[in-house]
Amino acid sequence: MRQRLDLDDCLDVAPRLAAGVDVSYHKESSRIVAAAVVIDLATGVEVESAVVPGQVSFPYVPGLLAFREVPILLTALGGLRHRPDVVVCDGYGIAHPRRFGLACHLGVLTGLPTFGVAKTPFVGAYDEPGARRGDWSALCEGDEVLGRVLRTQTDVKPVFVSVGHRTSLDLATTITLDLSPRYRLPEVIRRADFLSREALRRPPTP
DNA sequence: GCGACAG
DNA sequence: ATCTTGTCGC
Repeated sequence: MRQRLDLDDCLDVAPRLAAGVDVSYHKESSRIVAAAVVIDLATGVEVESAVVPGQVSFPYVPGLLAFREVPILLTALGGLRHRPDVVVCDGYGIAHPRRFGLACHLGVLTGLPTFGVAKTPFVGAYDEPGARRGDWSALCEGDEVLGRVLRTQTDVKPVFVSVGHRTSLDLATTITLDLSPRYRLPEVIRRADFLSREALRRPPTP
C-alpha cells in the first residue's frame, strides 16, 4: 500500500481559514510594519489580525524579495492565535527566476500551504486573459506552466497567481476569486496592506 | 554589452 | 515599496 508523507501533500481538504500577509515600508527610515489577517472563507468575515513593527534588514533585490520580507512575515504569522489553512502572499511563488519566490520560501519555513498573488508581471510569457471575472490564461516559460494571469474583476487589470507550497494552481485560483468578491486584490491582502500602512504612520514605540 | 526586474 | 493631482464613476 502506498504511503504518502503529509509534507508532500497538497492542501486537499476544503480550507476554512485563509490568511493574507503584507509589509509596509517607511519612506525615510528603516522602519517597517507587517500585518497578517485571517478571514473565514465560508463567511468572508475577518477572524483576527496581527500587526508587528520591525526594521529593514535586507535591500530590495528583484528575485530576493523573500530575504527582505520573510523574517517579519514569520513574526506576524506567529502573532496569530489561529492556524490558517492557507496563506496568501503579496508576490510570487514558483513563477520566479529560480522557481522559488516569496510564497515558496514562506511556505517551506512555516510548513503552511501558500501561494502568491502579484500585481505586476515578473517572469514568464502570457496571452491577455478574457475580460470577465474568472477568465485566465497560463503564465509560461517554454514548456513549463508557472502560474496564471487571472481576472478577478470584469474589465479590471488581472493579477498573477502562482503556487507557493502545498497548494495546487486550481485551488489557488479558486481561493483568489473567493477572496476577491468586490476588488481586484484578495481581501486578506487588502486588509493586511491597510493595517500595516496605518500602523506605520503611528509614531514608533519608544 | 544593455535593458528589465515581485515589493 | 513610496511619492504624487487630477479624473472618472458609482
